[in-house]
Amino acid sequence: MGDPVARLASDVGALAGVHVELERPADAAHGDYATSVALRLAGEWRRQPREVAGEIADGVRGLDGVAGVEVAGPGFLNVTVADDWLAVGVAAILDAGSSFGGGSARAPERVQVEMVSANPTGPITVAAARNGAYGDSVARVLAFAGHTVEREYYYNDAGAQMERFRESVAAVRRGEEPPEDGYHGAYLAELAALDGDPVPHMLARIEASLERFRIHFDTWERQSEFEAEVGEALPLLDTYEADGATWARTTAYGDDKDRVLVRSNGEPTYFGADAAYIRRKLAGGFDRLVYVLGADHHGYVSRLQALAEMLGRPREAVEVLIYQLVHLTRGGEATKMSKRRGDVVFLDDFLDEIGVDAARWHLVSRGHDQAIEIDVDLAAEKANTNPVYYVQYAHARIAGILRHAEGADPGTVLRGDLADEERDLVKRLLELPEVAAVAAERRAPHGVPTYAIRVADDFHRFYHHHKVVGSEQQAFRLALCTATKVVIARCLDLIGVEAPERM
RNA sequence: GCGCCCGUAGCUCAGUGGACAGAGCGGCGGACUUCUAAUCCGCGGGUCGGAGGUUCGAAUCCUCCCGGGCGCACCA
Repeated sequence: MGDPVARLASDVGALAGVHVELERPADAAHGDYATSVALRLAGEWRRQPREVAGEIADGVRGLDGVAGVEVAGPGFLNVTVADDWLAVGVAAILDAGSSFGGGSARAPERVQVEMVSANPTGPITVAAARNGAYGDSVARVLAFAGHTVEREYYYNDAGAQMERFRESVAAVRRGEEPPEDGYHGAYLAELAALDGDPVPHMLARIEASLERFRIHFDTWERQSEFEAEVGEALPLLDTYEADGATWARTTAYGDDKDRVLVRSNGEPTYFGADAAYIRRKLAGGFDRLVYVLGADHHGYVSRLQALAEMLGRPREAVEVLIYQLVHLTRGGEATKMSKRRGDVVFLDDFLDEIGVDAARWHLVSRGHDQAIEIDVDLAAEKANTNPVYYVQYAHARIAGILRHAEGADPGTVLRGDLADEERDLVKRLLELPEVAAVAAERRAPHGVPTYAIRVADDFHRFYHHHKVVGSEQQAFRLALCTATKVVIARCLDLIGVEAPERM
């Protein structure tokens, strides 16, 4: 088993007879790991918590690698592990290498993550970039947990908005101003200079921006293709005719009103295309369809899940991840964004300003339920104090140490006691499996950068206090550095940030 | 009116039942004959929006209230 902490927890759990989770106490006086299992068990067993804790403690004392056990406070069980146990933990990280902390999924699924999916009427904006930064990190975290993940971009290539877009480009080509309700902005002139339908050109540009942002899509799907399949999907759904239109009875599946699939003029609605789209995705063998949508789309959740149910799947087969919106300010003043007016901040400009690493870190390091505010004027300035550099610097420092060691062998046999800074760092590294598992289960990748800061913090402190190359503990410290490098590189990869060898 | 999300340090935010609530930034003061000072150490700073409730224990769960964001189309 590649997770020493999980193994210890399960050993303690076997003694207690229930599932046990170990946490790391904030106060060093409370040992290396602690559990409140006795407090929870006391009521069930109808006995005093401390008595229950004492009984479990007797068993824990005999476990391999446990150096001490204490019953504290109302009935906490505080466990101190031996230095050797920690050394074995470092060995476990080195053995697992880049797979350390992965594979937490109990039942691996085939998952499709559909994200960004902005209509190709203009370049990718910073607002859409949050969708991508979040969605791509969710995809990475799911893949690391053991799921098979595909990323898809679904775009509208027909309909009123797209016609307005095409007309705007056509107007510029004729040397006229785009229509009042059309699209404006410098990028229109660039598209007008190219031949043919501007939509494929716009898409190519969008793809290039997203690749630069380190998001790669496996598939690109067009809405018009599914509009043609609505007729095939209708018989599979719960529908009825009213006012000349075809409706889906979504209220029978948890929605607050029924939805039109085919308009009275015979044209399918956007929702109608969605139905055909979901049908094909589910038929294509996906166990789970993840949609990454902004908070302004939260009303869609129940209707999309209603479609899943009509198609004979559990509603959880369609999982909609809602993230709160990005608010842009300029010198403290809110700026309303509208692609049509051309009053937006494009991802490429943002990346020119602060770089891909700082941008990804900034957009994914807050909880997705939290609205983000970005002051465009301060963004570049703030980029210098972005914690991403703190974490990357730790990685580069380790690379420097390893270069300096010139290939000396690492080892996990100890020559003396571990220092506090070494113990703290090892325990921190051993948290990765839990951090990665939680990020995947909750679809909450922001826990990863938070954890990465802690790792860098513990490493920088260790570095400051202890010499690696030439020390008594050189072999172990080289192993510890290598393990730390593996963990930091993994964290950064999970959020699409590079791990530099030098800075 | 109905629905979803959010109110934690001066600012930006972690913390989805456990031991005195944390980090980064900003402020003040220290540390480079050294494997990278993009670092480290110290100081200051909080009625966890408010009121009830559940619990041995609540920032965390429930109810109500206040404040903010978003949404309620035969638009996409």
